[in-house]
Amino acid sequence: MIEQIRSDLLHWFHSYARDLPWRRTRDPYAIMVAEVMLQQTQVDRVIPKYQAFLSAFPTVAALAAAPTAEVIRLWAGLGYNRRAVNLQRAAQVIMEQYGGQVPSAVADLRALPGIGPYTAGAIACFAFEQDVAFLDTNIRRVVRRLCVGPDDRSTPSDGELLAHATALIPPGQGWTWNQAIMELGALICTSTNPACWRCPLRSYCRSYATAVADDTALAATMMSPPLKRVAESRTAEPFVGSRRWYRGKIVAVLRELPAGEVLPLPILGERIRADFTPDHEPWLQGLVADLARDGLLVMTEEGVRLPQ
DNA sequence: AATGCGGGGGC
DNA sequence: GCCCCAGCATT
Repeated sequence: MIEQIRSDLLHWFHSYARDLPWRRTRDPYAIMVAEVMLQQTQVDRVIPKYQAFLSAFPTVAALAAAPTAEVIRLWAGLGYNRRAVNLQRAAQVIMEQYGGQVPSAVADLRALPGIGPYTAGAIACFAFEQDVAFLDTNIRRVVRRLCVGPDDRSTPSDGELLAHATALIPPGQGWTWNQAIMELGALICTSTNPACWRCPLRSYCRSYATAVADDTALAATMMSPPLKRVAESRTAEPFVGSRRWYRGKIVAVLRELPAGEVLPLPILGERIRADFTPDHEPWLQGLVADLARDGLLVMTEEGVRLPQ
């Protein structure tokens, strides 16, 4: 059974895999850059940024030595700007502690800033071809549906899912297997409206079997979407005007400045909101202080700028 | 366990 | 308008 699952998914992958730039390299640095960019950011949006970033900072040494302002500029459009700062800090740690060579041990990778359990496993597997299991949103969903059951009937722990994911890996083929299972989650076993009708694993899938047995609206969507929306109506926080939104605006404004230029706080205030008044200055101070704590800007006597 | 953190695209 | 996305760090 497990041999069939492995064989069928690997065959499917060889036929349908997308040609993604980070699948063409084993350069650990390039893989690390890709995996950090891909944290909570879609493949299509990462691809052009990935190329540009590697052109600007081709090696660990180049990234470690670059002005942080440049790194933050190259991160534009990816979101979660702290990732850019942490990635550069990771490069600096790699220079200092590992002679510029990205470490291959999961535990060493995990200790780098901005590298969590997913990214550490992904680098170990995709750069160093280790047979290690890890969970991203795709693998988590595929393994849950395949090995546990429908989305809305149980909530397995990551530990349980990781055990399944580990058992599935064909020995010696961790790289291809993990790429394949992620690809299945991205292209077929999607969060909503999975395309079970063209899934290579449907005959092994517990979730699919349950859906067939229950005769749920299989013809339409092949699987019902998760039901958890009902529980909470979510934060309902409108993004525009939120704290996150203004943080993004501030970094965007500073990115456009010539290198080294400092922006006085009142000017910054006017540029991020048209209705800015002196009454808003404490609010702006708070945002700026938090961004400084995150390493995304520097406060000086005259105002703020990107870190150099 | 819960929050904060960007921003674009899909429906 | 809400959900989703190759998560991580902090509390």
